[in-house]
Amino acid sequence: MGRVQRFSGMAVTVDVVVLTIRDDELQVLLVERGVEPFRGRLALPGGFIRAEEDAEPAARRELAEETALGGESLYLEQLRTFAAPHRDPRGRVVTVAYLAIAPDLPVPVGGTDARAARWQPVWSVLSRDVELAFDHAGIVEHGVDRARSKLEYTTLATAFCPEVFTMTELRRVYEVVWGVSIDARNFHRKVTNADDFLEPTGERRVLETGRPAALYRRGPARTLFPPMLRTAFPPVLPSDPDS
Amino acid sequence: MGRVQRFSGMAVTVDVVVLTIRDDELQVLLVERGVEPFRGRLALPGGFIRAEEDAEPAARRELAEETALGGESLYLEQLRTFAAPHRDPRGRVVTVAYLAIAPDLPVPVGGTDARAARWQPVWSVLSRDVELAFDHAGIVEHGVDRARSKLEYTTLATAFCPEVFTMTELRRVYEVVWGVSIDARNFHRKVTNADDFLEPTGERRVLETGRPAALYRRGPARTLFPPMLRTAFPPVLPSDPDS
DNA sequence: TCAAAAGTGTTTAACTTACACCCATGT
DNA sequence: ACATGGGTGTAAGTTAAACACTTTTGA
Repeated sequence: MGRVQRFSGMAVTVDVVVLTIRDDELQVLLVERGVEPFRGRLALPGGFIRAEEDAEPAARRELAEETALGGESLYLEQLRTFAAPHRDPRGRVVTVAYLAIAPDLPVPVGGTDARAARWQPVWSVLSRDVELAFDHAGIVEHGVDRARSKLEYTTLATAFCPEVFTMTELRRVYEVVWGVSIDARNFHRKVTNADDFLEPTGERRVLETGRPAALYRRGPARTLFPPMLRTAFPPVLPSDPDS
Repeated sequence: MGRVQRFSGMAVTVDVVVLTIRDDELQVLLVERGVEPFRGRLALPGGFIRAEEDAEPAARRELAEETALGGESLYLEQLRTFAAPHRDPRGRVVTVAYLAIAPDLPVPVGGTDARAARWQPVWSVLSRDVELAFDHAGIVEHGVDRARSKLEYTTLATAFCPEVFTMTELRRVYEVVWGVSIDARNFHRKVTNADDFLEPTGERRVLETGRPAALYRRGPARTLFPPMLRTAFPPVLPSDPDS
């Protein structure tokens, strides 16, 4: 019984689509490549899986190394594997893509590694205004699609929020990720009625103006029932400053 | 710039969870392993991805080779990648798992290959009454979960049906996969109201008894709106013959 | 004429939507 | 006082569940 590698030795990497909401926009975390191929081009954080390492720990390790983003609190799920034969010019590289969701961070994430990590609005990637290395633009598309559809049936939206958050912050997640406008009053009722979605902390947050907002924490539920269907909300049209 | 393989040469395989409904049970297609390790044990159909081959074509090829199941009509989607370091005793093998859905076939599928392919009720695998090779039991669990949840929001149910089918056949898919009982009359209205889910063929099928049933074909819709929520249906309790 | 399966209509309850209205804070 | 955002109440419209009832076949 010989070693397995003689059948089909391939390099296996992980790549992570980290999404967050910054400046009322859905943004993705990218790193500038320091080596060929695609040196200087933006790419998803990621790298090779080690010999004794499972894929998810590899994704967390690469994220921590390249972007100083981490902790068990970071939401991470497997997205899809990309295995097209020539997706990497160096040879046969199969990548296991992950989706991570992070709250808006107080400071811009900086890599401990030499490479600079930066947030980029997803529209600039999806429109191909910003060209990514390899097939990473397609991977970002998959990640955004996944996040958009998971908001409907799961409690994923809370992963975009810090540990405690207001109803409005949660609502903005849906509005920004879907590009829709949602009635704040009905939204409030809907999510407070959904079992175990949110836990009231009892605290309130006082803003510059207006009534203080109650603060909530994620509840134990992972699925959202009843679901929040996208189809129920009107899309926000891009505003025309000349009209 | 050296060859990529020196970073992390791993074997990459595909494994396919093929589900169908036979004898009013959800069943999975398994093959008996002809070689070590796990010789004689049941396993998912699958095998190594070739050097110039993408993952999905590899899944279709292995399925055709081992189970004589194929055609572009077969529903196939990527499920998840399993990459635990010691999931295969031969060494480092990463597998990309696929989910396929097949209609109940007129004849039992036989492999053109020497290995015998057979259908096995999924409960026997999920309960571990039947022990599979490698981590394949866990992969089957993932496949069944995926199929169950996709019935809710997509038109996947039609993939379990032949090209033309009756309303009752479609309803049985939901009942068997979810283990619930569904009111035939409300189901009929619900699916006929959903846009592009079904196309009436105009034909009718006469059974042994009862009114002839209208025949339908899959419509172009891939998502189901409004969704068919599992929570709306009462579970079927296992019947007790002594009561 | 009966049994069995297909399909329609109707009642009632639940939920959603839109929006009037009240609340609590800073200025 | 008033502007601003937070939150509740409610009426109208929509959808879905339960089930009575009709249709169409074979025996």
